[in-house]
Amino acid sequence: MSLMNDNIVLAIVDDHPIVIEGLRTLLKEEPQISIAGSFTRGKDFMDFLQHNKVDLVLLDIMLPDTSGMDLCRDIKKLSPDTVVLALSNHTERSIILQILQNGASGYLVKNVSSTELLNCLKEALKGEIAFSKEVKEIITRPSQHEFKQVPTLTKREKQILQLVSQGKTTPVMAQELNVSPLTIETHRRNLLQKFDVKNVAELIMAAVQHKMITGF
Amino acid sequence: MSLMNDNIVLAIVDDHPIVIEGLRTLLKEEPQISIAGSFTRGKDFMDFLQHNKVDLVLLDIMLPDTSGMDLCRDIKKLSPDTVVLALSNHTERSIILQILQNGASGYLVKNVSSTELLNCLKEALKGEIAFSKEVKEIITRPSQHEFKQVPTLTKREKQILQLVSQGKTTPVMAQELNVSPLTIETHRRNLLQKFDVKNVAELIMAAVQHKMITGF
DNA sequence: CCAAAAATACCGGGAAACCAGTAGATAAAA
DNA sequence: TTTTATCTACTGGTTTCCCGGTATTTTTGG
Repeated sequence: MSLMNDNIVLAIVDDHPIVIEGLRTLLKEEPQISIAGSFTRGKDFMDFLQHNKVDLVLLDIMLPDTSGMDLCRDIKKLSPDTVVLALSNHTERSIILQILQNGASGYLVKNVSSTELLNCLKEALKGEIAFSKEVKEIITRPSQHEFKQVPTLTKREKQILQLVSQGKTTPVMAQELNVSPLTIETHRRNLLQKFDVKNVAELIMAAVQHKMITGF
Repeated sequence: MSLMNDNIVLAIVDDHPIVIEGLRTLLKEEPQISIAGSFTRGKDFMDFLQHNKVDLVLLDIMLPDTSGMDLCRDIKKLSPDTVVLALSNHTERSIILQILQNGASGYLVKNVSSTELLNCLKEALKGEIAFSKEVKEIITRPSQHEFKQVPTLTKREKQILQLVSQGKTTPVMAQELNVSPLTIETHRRNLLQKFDVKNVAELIMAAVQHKMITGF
């Protein structure tokens, strides 16, 4: 886990060049941290990670290409010892828990102060879970409907969900995806089951609430 | 307007220290630009502006204390010659137009590259309207659902919509409201018609997008 | 008061969604 | 390699949704 290493290799994945620049500047002050690279696309980082050792990643969970959630999982799969710190502006409890579920070691909202950022980095490297102040409050204040955790969907299911939200009917989807309508029906059934709902109306609502469909 | 001035006084208003740091670093390279200050709260900047001349403000329109919209208007009222460049992650057309309405000279999404940022700064100082690449596309391509205005629903229809979003079926709603299921069907039909959609999935999505059902 | 809007209700019919159970093929993980 | 997860596909059936009309009663607003 490179706990006691005095030299920590860090990477930044964020599609905002300004944020990257800011992080670089702030972290440059810390001699024990060396920045291996910064990436605006998830795929680029994964390529990098294939050939390089990275101790800690600052990961924006809202990226253009991949979902940050999936990327986080991919990172931990490829390199389990790499500590992932999620960086985002979202303050929904479900999102925070979801990213933790996917292997992140902490969650920072982007309005952290520089000192807060460094503290969290240190905590995360010690193996602890690190939250910025605001996030801690969100975590400790649970809300009603968040008891049932966010269901994990397969690739195909996500795809079907998206199409359903676009008003596509089963036969239409079957044609588009070149599979039997009966197959689509099965996926639909599984979606309803996983979300614990009875029909599309509830399904869409649940998906929207968990931000699993964008809407735009 | 300080068009031809070789020394441009710039200020940054953003509640993300990281972003501020990034902007500072990027702009430090430009000798003709001097950064008068950076502020995480709108009020602080207004106090500063009272006693100092500022040529250009980079303004995050999502601030904790004031709405960026209001702040922009306040800035232009107090110091009409100060050029305001909005900085945000929102990509909704309506938001962009709104901030321009309030006196901003341009709009940048935060994922601008450093060169793009500098170009926009220069354009804005020349008195032009400056947009980052992504924003230009949004402006020129008005999106579908913004054409058709938000449908006006009757009391009953709102009620039905709410119930539908809760997964209630026609017979269930009929019982709850003590009317014939056929009546409910008619209301449903009218809802689909008003929203110009084919089925519940689309209906819910449209309603969510127009914020006509809360979700929570 | 009277016209417009809204809420109510009906018919018939076709399409789609939902339910319960089963199961082969393949791909990924242990 | 064996297990597990995922994607695929089927049978057979019930329920609900969606579409095309039409039409009466209340409510509401000018």
